[in-house]
Amino acid sequence: MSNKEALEQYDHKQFRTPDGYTSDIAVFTILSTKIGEFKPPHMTLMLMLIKRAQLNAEGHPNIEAGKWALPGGFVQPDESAFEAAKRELEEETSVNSIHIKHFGVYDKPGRDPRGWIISNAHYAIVPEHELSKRRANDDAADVKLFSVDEVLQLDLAFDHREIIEAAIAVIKHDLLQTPVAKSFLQDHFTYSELQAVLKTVTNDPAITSDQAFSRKIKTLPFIEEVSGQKTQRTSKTPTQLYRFADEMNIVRPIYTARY
Amino acid sequence: MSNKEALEQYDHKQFRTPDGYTSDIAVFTILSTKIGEFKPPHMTLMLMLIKRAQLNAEGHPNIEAGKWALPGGFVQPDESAFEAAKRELEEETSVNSIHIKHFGVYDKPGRDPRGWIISNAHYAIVPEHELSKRRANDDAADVKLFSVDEVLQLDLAFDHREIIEAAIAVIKHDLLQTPVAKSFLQDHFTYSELQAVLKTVTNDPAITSDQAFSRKIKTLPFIEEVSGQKTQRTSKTPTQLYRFADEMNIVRPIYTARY
DNA sequence: GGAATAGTGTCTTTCAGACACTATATC
DNA sequence: GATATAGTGTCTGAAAGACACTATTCC
Repeated sequence: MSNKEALEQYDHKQFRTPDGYTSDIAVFTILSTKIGEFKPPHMTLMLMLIKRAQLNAEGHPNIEAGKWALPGGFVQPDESAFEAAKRELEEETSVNSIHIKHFGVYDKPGRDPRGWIISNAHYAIVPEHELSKRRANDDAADVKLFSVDEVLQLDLAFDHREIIEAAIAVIKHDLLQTPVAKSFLQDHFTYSELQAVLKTVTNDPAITSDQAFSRKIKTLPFIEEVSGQKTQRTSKTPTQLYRFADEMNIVRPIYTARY
Repeated sequence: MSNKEALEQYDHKQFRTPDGYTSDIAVFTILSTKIGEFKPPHMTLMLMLIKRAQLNAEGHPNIEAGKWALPGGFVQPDESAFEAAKRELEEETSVNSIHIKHFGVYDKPGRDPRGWIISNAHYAIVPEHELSKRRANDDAADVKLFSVDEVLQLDLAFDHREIIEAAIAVIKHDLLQTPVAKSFLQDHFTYSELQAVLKTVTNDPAITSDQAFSRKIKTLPFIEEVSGQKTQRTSKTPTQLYRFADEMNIVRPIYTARY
């Protein structure tokens, strides 16, 4: 076949090729501060960062040492960046099969002093309790959670400030425009738990008002009541539990919405 | 400084590096079929593809020759993929400064027989009249527009079927969820022209009904009347012209929308 | 009974959706 | 007057927003 011929002629040294391809992950979690018994939780959206070690795995001085950075690493030739993100996240936190999504590519010349290195950026959502097993790996001196408000005041490695700003914008958007909030919650949740998640990214009165939101949640087509199931974990009054419906195709064109 | 030391020790041959980094562009345009005088246009969403030549620029047999593919090419080390997309689009169609947006990365092992080649995919919107100057370049035997319905029946190169499917899904989504429709229209447009654009991707009665849509357009916060400006290009009756407002921050959370 | 969360009753206002109708031009 | 697109008048029903109120439980 002619593709074979073409391949024999092909010499990819005719182009300068990248010096590396990395997969970086903005790992978000929500820290649920228990205010007390019979109270709805207060939630804070957190981002997990690693502190780059002084020496790398080979014992040589590390690049951008001492700065905070997104976890990540080089993509192997036999995997996609998405698979690499999954793999690295599991190495880092022992969590698998959670929500991971690509949100951008960072490839500006000079973004990495080591050369022409392309970063494929993802965000991931990990339930709080799963993050307990997190650990520093070879390149990392420390692993820590920062609230999305304080994270931008840190000394950040490479162009990670830009990447993190984008990640925060994307997760804020997705939390309100898609049902990802699901990934931060248990299977069954009360209106006030969902509300607490949304309150980390909006102060829309239609969401922050208890009465309005507890009414509205009943009519949302992608959320269903768990019939007869109640809990007392957020109040003395037994409270109705809800779950996200399986299929959900929610597109209200901006041209038909109410304003 | 310690970064300098670290760099001297750094040897990026310790990782296998990609064999190439390409920027591919799904160029969309809308073909406006003039039905007749004093009639609103009928529009079709089209995608521009190139037919890969039998021989490449060096006169060697070309890879995936004869198949249809997205235009694109290798990213240079001194530019970002976004800049490469802009550059290539200008080389190809002599158009610049239009709507270009990244929508995905394609890096599955084996997607390109030439090796480990990462494709950074963009979509672009080019007004119909600007595409007149399009031309086949070195690697291309032909350049053609296909409707988004027929395009998937072609014999497509590499994994471009998958990329094109994603591009179509993204532009359909963006047309309804963002004000990109702007990019397909003149500065001033009638309700029926905007409607024609939206009808290429939806058959929502709230949009396809003339009465409903001509009423609704007046209330949209991101569209404003051009006061006193009328045109007769779509009907004998002089018709009100509209424009997209400058700033537009349209986020109706799915949790507050009507269903 | 007090306190706290979870809801409901009900009124008003707004708007989507439907249908009939009018308005403006060309031929 | 016929025709075609653009647009309004007006009714209905559904839901958003606001406010007062009730319900359930623990202490």
